[in-house]
Amino acid sequence: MGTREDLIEVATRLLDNGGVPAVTLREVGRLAGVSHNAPYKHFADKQALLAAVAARDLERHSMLIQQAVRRKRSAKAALSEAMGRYIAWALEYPERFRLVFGRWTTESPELTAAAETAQAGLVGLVEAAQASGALPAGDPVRLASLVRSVAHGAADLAATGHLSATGKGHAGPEQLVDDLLTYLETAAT
Amino acid sequence: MGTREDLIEVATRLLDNGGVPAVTLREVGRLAGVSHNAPYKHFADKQALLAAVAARDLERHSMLIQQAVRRKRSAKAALSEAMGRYIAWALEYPERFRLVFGRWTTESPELTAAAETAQAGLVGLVEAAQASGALPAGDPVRLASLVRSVAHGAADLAATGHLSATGKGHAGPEQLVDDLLTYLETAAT
DNA sequence: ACCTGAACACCGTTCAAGT
DNA sequence: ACCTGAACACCGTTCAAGT
Repeated sequence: MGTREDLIEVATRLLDNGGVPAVTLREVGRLAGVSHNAPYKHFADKQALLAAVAARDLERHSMLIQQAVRRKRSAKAALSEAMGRYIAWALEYPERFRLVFGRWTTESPELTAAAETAQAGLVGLVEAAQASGALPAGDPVRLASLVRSVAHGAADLAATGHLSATGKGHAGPEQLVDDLLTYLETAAT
Repeated sequence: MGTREDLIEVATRLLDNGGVPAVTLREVGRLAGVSHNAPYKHFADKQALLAAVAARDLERHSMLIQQAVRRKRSAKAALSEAMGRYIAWALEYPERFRLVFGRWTTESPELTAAAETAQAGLVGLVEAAQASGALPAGDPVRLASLVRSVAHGAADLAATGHLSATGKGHAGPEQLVDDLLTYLETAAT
């Protein structure tokens, strides 16, 4: 129905194959059944369309993570599950992941808002885990940044093939996050 | 002298401002004082030129890290210094960093080789730190992946402005790495 | 071996015009 | 309000030709 939604959907599909260079406004218009510059009636420029794609994907995955977290009983399991979903996102849709956490020259309010909401949710999980004794005391924001950095770094390195070099020491991103959580739990006691 | 070296140098300069989209072969040729398609005599295509830029930067920073590490006395200080340089690289030249650790469709042997050398050096630092009691026992490759994931994730998030820059809980990438090393040290005893 | 100029197919963006 | 077609300046890549 909405041409605007169609454009975002088509752009996301093109992004998944081929990456950002494959998202040409002409191809987006063509696949959406409009002229090659109809997108300019809905988005200021290509960057704005990509920002809409990124914001939409970030919101969607934040919701998926929140839903999965609610099903968990322990705070530690919830935190592990949240990071696991974060990593799965990066591995399944690496181009979207790289886009969302890429370098934005033009600021997108909806993208910033979605990122802040996701960050706040993670801090809440960390606070709950601290209260249950699964994480050491200390500034929860700082601890949340540490946990997310491991998840983000491991996911990014894995998605770009810079982590999974073969050999006996090979550990997947989820394992590395769980390693961290285990070390933190021993440090908490 | 060498046109090939000039092309790499010019491309790096263009990359630092404007990112990958600003690296056009026509502008590279123009700034290097050759025709707009002379680069094709030295590189198969644009991707190959970018791979040469990335490999060169990775080798250079690996050397810088190794030099800095040799000046340190304790294994823990060396490891912290290495990760600090890694982070400084990401923050000072974010476009090069994103390029080096980006998604490569075409494989570049020299880039792969440089990455493996850097990884091996990090594992060596981790083993030394384990021997000195600063890090817990266990597979050094896996532990190195954990340390590098924090450094990589924190650096990438900071370079892209996604690491909660404001607020009391604000912690820089270096702090997060040191937080991890401290937790690991307590877990080692 | 290295470089040039013309050419082709493409792309982002703008503009005047249409309903 | 939304869309179209033509147009402009650009870009990656190829090719025939030059030294």
